[in-house]
Amino acid sequence: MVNAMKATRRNTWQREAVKKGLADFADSISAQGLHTFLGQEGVDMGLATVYRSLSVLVEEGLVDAIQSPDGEALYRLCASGHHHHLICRNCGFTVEIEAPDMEKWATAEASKHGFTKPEHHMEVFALCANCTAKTSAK
Amino acid sequence: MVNAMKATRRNTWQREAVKKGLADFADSISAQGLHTFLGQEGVDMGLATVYRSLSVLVEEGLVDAIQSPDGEALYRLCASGHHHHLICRNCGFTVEIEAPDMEKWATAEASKHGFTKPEHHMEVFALCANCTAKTSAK
DNA sequence: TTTGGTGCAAAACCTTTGCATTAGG
DNA sequence: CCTAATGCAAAGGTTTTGCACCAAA
Repeated sequence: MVNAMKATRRNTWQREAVKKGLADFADSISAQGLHTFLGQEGVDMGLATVYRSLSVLVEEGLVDAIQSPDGEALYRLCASGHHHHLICRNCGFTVEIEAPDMEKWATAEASKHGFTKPEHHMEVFALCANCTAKTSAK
Repeated sequence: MVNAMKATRRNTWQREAVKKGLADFADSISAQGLHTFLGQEGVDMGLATVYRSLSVLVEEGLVDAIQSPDGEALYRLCASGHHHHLICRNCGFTVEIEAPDMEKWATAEASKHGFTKPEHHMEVFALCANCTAKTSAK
């Protein structure tokens, strides 16, 4: 038996704070961003702990992590329905969009290649109307 | 007139080496990995130049960049058409998959919200057949 | 009491940048 | 010539880690 006894996970207010922070933010946010956000809400905890809590939450399947194009990890509670984001690559303005067939498609593609437990992370980066106007006037 | 004359792009053996390296490797590889790989093939060039060359190639649309789950950027020659990746989250085994409607969908969704120049980054992470077997036997 | 968790700061990592030098056109 | 591109090393930004102390069970 390789399985040594699994260490018991303790509940700390810090980990709760991270969960609550994510819930309050209700959108993808970076670890550092979340740390700052919590600070503004009066929750004072170490940055390392935010990282560690997020790892735990991801491991437990309560939080979803994606990589932004510039290499930061973004986290968000992966509870409510799976939606995707349309993000302005210039000003950051974000809109939620739906991809009804994506789920089915990902699952189909995955099993076609013998993969199981598919999970898709997708973001559409574009220029919002505002920034399109500004930018085209280059 | 903001538009100064566009600087001419010069051809250097370094940039060619990067292209050839990617072709030889024929799979996603990180910038650092590519630098090492080139070194082993006797091509000696600066790491910074590898990064710079990759940026240029991505900008020119010859190379595709994706973000690995652990925060590195992975590059590969983007042969023809826009494809996506199905990546085993355990062993890293990757398969190319196609999403014929994705392009249309992203564009439609974007313009529906007034966004322009959409670019979608999407990855499907799952467990390959091999790792599914191993993991389920936990 | 036991031993996960935390905070802090240092370290590890990938990537970008400043600057003098080289070399493409 | 002119100046883009390179190489090197230093700097930047995110994430991880070592260690002493604290607190959940």
